[in-house]
Amino acid sequence: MKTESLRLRSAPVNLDELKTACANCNLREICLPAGLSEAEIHGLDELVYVRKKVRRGDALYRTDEAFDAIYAIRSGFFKTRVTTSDGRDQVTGFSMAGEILGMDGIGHDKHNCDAIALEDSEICTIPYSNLEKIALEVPSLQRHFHKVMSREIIRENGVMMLLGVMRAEERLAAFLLNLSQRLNARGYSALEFNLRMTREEIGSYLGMKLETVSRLFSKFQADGLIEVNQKYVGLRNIEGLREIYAHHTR
Amino acid sequence: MKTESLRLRSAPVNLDELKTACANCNLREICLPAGLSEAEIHGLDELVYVRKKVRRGDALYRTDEAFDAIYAIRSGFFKTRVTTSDGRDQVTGFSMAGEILGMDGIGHDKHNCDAIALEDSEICTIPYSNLEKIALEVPSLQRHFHKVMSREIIRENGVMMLLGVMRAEERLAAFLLNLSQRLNARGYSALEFNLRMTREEIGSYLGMKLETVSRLFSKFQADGLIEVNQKYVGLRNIEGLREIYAHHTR
DNA sequence: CGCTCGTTTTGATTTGGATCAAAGCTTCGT
DNA sequence: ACGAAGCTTTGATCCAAATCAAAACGAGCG
Repeated sequence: MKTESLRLRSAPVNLDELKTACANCNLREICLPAGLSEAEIHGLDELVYVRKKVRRGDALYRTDEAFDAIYAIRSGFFKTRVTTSDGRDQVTGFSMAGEILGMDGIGHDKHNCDAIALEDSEICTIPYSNLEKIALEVPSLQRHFHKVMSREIIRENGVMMLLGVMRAEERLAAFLLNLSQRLNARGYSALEFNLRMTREEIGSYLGMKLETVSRLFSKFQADGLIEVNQKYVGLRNIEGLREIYAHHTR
Repeated sequence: MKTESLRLRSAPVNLDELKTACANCNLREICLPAGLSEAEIHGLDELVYVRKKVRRGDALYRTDEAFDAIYAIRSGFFKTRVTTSDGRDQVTGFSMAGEILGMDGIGHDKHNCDAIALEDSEICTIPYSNLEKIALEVPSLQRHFHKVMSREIIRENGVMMLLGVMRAEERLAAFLLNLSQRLNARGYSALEFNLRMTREEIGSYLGMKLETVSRLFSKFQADGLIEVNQKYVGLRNIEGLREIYAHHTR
């Protein structure tokens, strides 16, 4: 299957490709179609008309680019980041298969952050105008889309909490537990994984310097909580991490 | 007009009250109806069926309460906050007239934060089921609601930036400039205002301690940037505040 | 295969903001 | 009008994480 050939195609839609869109996608339980009926998912299929690859290091979209679509990650891993006028940047999230990117663009018809692939990735483009149209016809899709946006608000509330009140140790424990849980939901091991991001990116997300991330990894390892080796992380004492996260230790 | 008598009323809707809902509301330019046509606003009116007062210190809603409506602030001032398992809390935002509260509830059908009135306030209740229904009939309302949610995501991105990369001074300057700009958009002075929140609440929002907030207010005053006296704040050098915000000084 | 550049680790030192402490203001209830 | 409780300010001290520094490691490439 040559996905590349699809890249710039618009109507008429390629039917073979569409078959593999939502209805047959193994991510449908955690992606936009979650909770929709078979028939409704076929409705959704109509709007996902371009699959695209994004190479590691490339941007899916950038700040101030015109907004016209949201994206579902089919495979791969992304970071999103915002940048200050003087060049410092803040990683606002890491996204993996089944998650939705680009909702920041709706508010002002242009994107408000950069979405950068941290590994070669594949995404489904969902033109916003199609989504709007189909949401009018499929109320459960409208509702589900609202849920997806609301959950992004909730997630960001959680990050504000991390950054505002937690100590560096607690933040890193929270980060590891969250990553583990999301990987697990996708059928990967909850206990062992390879990080896709650098210490600097983790640090940016968690509001600390890369040296602090590195030191805390070493400390967690010394305490028997995890095993780390470069990108490899193995969780050895989840309960211990939870205690740090919940601030039972200090 | 006895608004109190409306509190627990449901259908049939009181027509006199409805007249004063969106179509005649002086907030319609900055509230949910912004950008809708006259006819569309009358559609919106149908769904705002309860006006309610919230006394200073009382909650409009609390974490884990069942979600069934979003709220437009008609007058007054709110904070939203999330709380950790061990009781520390993080103020996630301050909201004023024309702004929408409660979108955090959609994601999991229950609220994810507390919304507390910082002064006696009046809100318009917009039952979510009505909003969903009318959004299906009024596409521009659907689109506008998406924008409101997206802008909340954008706002939170900005707060993550504040908390993640900025120094205490920059955060406080950003806070003052943002407050000034929003008050100004509502017809109040951009240069003088009375804070509705305590130093502790500002500190919680900005990820610093109340003593730090107080010290920085004093420092800004000593530097001729502002004049502060308890809740009163006068901005004396907006450009100077912008420079601090943009990190041109250090 | 070996070089280069980016990433990670670890150590030494500094510092912005937290914490601890105490006094001065304000507001509110009786 | 008074007293109490809650804010705010300011000072002294401390500490978690930043910064500065340097070596070790690893992946990608000619």
